[in-house]
Amino acid sequence: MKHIRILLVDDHPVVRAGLRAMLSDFEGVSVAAEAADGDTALKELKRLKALDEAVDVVLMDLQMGAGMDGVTATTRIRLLEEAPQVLILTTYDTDADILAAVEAGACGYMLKDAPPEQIRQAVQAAAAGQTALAPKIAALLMNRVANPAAALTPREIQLLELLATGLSNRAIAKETFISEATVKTHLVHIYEKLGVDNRTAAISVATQRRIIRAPGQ
Amino acid sequence: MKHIRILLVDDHPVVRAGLRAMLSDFEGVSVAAEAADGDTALKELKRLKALDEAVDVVLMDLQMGAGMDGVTATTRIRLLEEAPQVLILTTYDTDADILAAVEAGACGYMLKDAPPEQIRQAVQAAAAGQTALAPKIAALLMNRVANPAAALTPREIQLLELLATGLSNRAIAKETFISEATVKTHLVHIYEKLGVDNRTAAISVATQRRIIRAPGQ
DNA sequence: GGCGGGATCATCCAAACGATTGACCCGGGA
DNA sequence: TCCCGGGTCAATCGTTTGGATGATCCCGCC
Repeated sequence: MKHIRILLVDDHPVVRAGLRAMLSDFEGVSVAAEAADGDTALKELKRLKALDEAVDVVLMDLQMGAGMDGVTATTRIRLLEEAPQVLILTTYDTDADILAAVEAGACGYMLKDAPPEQIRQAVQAAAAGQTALAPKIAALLMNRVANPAAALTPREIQLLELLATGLSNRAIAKETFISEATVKTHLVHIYEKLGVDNRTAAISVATQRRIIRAPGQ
Repeated sequence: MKHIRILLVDDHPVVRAGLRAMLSDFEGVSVAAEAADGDTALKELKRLKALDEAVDVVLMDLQMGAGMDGVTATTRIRLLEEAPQVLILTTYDTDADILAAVEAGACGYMLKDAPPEQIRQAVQAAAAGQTALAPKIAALLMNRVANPAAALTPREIQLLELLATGLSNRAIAKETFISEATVKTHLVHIYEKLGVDNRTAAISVATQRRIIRAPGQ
């Protein structure tokens, strides 16, 4: 079996050290380089390629403190010539994260609480160009496909975002140039789709499902 | 200098491996054991003590997937005979987390994105019984002392957190075993301190100022 | 051409919320 | 000792929100 060369991308030194230690225990795998953010990751990929030591798999965290975020980085990486596979390894298991990652061209999605053995398998699957999903993630995707009712319209998402900033119905109405009555109608639909019955709960669920960004972020 | 014995508590195998690798590079420090949750941590502490290999410092994550959470675990640990120092090492840097950890008896609070050297220093400070705060955290606390007007009480932060989960006043009252009237009183104070006039705005501002974590996170 | 879904608006009513005022208890510091 | 701040509770009142119902318009699709 071909030797697998890996690039680690995570903003936490601790996590990088952990992955390096973990991966070094596996046969046929080596960590070629590390990066703390997306920009550095791209530079490293180019540098290694120039040295004829191209990377096979990128292990990517989605949540990056500063610099380019994981989804953007994944997109950019997959646009490269002879792009390496990108395997997402993150803490969060929300729908929006996963969908965004898949859209960006990731070939797998694992959670950081996975046991080493699962991570090893995922890396090897990724290197072979196969998809690698954590069991939790697979279940979540199934559930989503089975229940598309929860899809909010763009307009509803827009109002939800304004809602999360703390605006009243009246203020939202002014902001969007519609009547307060219409705002209420939209809110009712939003509540139904999210399975809640008030605005704060809507914000909580929507944030959790990554339908909107966290308030004030 | 005395040799420092450490217990790692984190639900992510990756993070534990990282800390182990990182700490093994330091002189005078060794990882005595690991635990994935609070229960296991307590058992390990007792086991090691029985072997006369008592732990000096517990490195504790606050966010534990299952089992006893970090704050509870910290409380329990600090209640032990000849309790080890507890150093919090987590991803979150919000007031609520920090206050809870300090109340629980933690002697320090570090963030996972800290460079290895900082973690080393923190561990040694902790072992010496000194407090160890990440620069970010220290800044946050300074800001808090400098501007006490905006300082919410622990109780207020607690209600704010419940608020952010989408609970009604009545539900919050039940949850905290106080009357709805008192909940309202607290909310009025919270609104004054945050400079807002409704609950969603309070959540937005509180999230922005890192007084609470983003809803549903 | 009809049908459905999204967006718009309106009215009515009950419940929840926010503002105000006033009060009590307790613990710690001046 | 007294005072103050935090936490607790209550009553009132106006405003906001949420639920229910119904209606119009427009666009894409069968």
